[in-house]
Amino acid sequence: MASIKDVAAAAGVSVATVSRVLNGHPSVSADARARVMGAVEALGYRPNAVARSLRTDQTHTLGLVISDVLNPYFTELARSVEEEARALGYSVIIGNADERPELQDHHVRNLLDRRIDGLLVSPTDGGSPLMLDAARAGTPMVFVDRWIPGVDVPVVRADGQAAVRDLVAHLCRLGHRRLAIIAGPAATTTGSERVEAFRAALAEYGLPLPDAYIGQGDFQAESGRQVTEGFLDLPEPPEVVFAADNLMALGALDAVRARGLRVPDDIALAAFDDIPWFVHTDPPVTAIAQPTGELGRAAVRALVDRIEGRTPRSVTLPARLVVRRSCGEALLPSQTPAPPTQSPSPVQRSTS
Amino acid sequence: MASIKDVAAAAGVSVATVSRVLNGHPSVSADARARVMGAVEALGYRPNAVARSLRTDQTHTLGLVISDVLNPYFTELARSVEEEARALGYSVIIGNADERPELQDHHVRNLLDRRIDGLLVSPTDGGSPLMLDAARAGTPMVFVDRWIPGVDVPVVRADGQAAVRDLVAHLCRLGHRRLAIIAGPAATTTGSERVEAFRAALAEYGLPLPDAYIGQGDFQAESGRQVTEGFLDLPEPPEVVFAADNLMALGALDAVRARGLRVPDDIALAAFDDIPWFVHTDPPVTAIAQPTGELGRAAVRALVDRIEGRTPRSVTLPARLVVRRSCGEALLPSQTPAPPTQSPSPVQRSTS
DNA sequence: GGCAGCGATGTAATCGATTCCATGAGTCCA
DNA sequence: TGGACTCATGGAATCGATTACATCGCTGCC
Repeated sequence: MASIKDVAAAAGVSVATVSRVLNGHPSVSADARARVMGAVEALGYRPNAVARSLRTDQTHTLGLVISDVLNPYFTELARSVEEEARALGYSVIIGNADERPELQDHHVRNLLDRRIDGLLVSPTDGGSPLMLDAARAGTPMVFVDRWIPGVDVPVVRADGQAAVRDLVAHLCRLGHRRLAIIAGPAATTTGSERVEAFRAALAEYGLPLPDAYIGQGDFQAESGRQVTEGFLDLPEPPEVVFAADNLMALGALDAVRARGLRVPDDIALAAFDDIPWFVHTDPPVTAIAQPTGELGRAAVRALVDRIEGRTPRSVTLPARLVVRRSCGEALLPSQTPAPPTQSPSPVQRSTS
Repeated sequence: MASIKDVAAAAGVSVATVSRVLNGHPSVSADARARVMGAVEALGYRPNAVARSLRTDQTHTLGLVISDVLNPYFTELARSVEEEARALGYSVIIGNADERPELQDHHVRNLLDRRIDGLLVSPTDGGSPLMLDAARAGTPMVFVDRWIPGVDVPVVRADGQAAVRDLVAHLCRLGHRRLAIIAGPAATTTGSERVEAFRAALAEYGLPLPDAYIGQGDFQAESGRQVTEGFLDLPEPPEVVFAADNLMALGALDAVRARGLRVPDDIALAAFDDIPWFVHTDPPVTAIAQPTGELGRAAVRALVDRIEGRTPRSVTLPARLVVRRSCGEALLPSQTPAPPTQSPSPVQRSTS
């Protein structure tokens, strides 16, 4: 592959001049510029990004570590991240943690070794020392979707509290009283927050959330299946199962179907994270939709702000309830009931 | 960030010795080794992959350019690719082409600039000059899923011919006679091959494939919707729609539902590419399943063989029909009818 | 005892860029 | 005419590793 030296030789100038032409430095004669461009063209020269990065100490690359690529939510997030990054002149390297902390660390280490300019993470657990060290050492970092409390890193996420309250209102209106949840790992913020939001909303309606109705999942389909089977084996099974992500909802659907039961007649189902397939499942699934694309874009903007010396802002956007048929009689979205104590919260933006 | 010089200074040795310790070179004294390891630990030193790559001219990185991250098929492919690559000591950078040739070229150029060791591509079109040049220039390359004819690059893909024949047999047995297909872009091999396989299978059953029953899609959901609407507007609409990928099937489902029609009673539906959600759609969708994980792993092995100086082999694996309810009465998979002229083809492996 | 051979180590070149500094040519004005 | 200044350019240092080569001290054998 042709290097800058070959170009310099072909153009009859020094490598310094070639570099100046390539980087748009002003003081280069029109003649030299033309000869260099000609040589570049003739040789099909492309600058070696590795060498450039070594010298400038910048890679123009962002690392994105997500919890699970097979989850359409994260896939959509990754897509919007790449899109916004590209618009800002960065490329993105994705690491898939598969919800496994050691795999997450593997990718973080790999990305750090490659000297990426900044790191976007949706942490799989409550705090790998590696990540905390990196944050403390000054690696530009932004948490997206999930975060680790007590670390001074901007967070870009959706607030599902209002939407969960809307969901519970919807369920109550349909006459359901025994509501269960398939939770995510307690070590993740989304894992614990969604349970808390659910519990708080139930309390507003005077409903309990017994321990037996809190199933421990891991955000993967298989755990949704197992937890749901446990629910169905209970002497008094719940009337509704709320899955804290879309894959566990898929698992729940599997479990219900395997018993020959039907949704929503025998048991109702709702999920956190709306995805295109939920429109076409049997029945269409009522879900809480996050503004995924906007989340990804905001996270990139925050990270690039941090990298380029501006002050990054934490961003919280609201999620919203999308009512379909999986909890009972269909309601038009506009008929979504308002929660009893507060009106739906407006878009929230907070600065950290 | 600490560099090798800092480690050398802290350990009281030269950088050469540090490098030898780090690379497991045999002739280093136990004492020096211990002092270096101590310094590495104390400083939290990690070798700079950028500098290392510049010197050794290897990045231990594979580029993967896929057509669409939002398509679960490619997502699964990407996951298996990363997994196998990791097992072989490589990492993977994914570029998402979104079915747009210019975006594909952007990613190929970016990956080449980063001096990745090899490229795995599922081409969005029939031949970007950039990619052809790279192949000719000797960049290790392997095509996966889709390929470009006439280029000397190994291909790892699934052969759907037998499965398409099985599908047509299944449809005939159910009494369907007017079969239509939503094709992918003709510039892609999977786009044209699937139509040809379908046409050939229909011919075996003495059925025509009129032009009006060939809809031109682009592998995205929206095109599936539009093509299906066109089919439904026909004076004599087809009895079956076969979508050449899962996203166009989703769009077809949308179109059918929007008209208030039902699958399979009003119109039957089948798709190429099986995905977990097809089990839970209304109705469950009959699909042709590719051995996606195995495809990804085989592609990585071929590419790494090429990179490491061994001779890579092209691989073709069979796809298989998975019968569900979207075409009519449910059949058990074991009842899948055999095609009239040939028995189902065995696993095929060919060497290029 | 002397020399070959080997193990451990350091010096310095190298990869392909960017960029500081020096130099030389040309312009302008006193 | 000469000094100050600008502009275009090249030489060389630099980033952080790897590695060829040189060196030095030992051991062992003839």
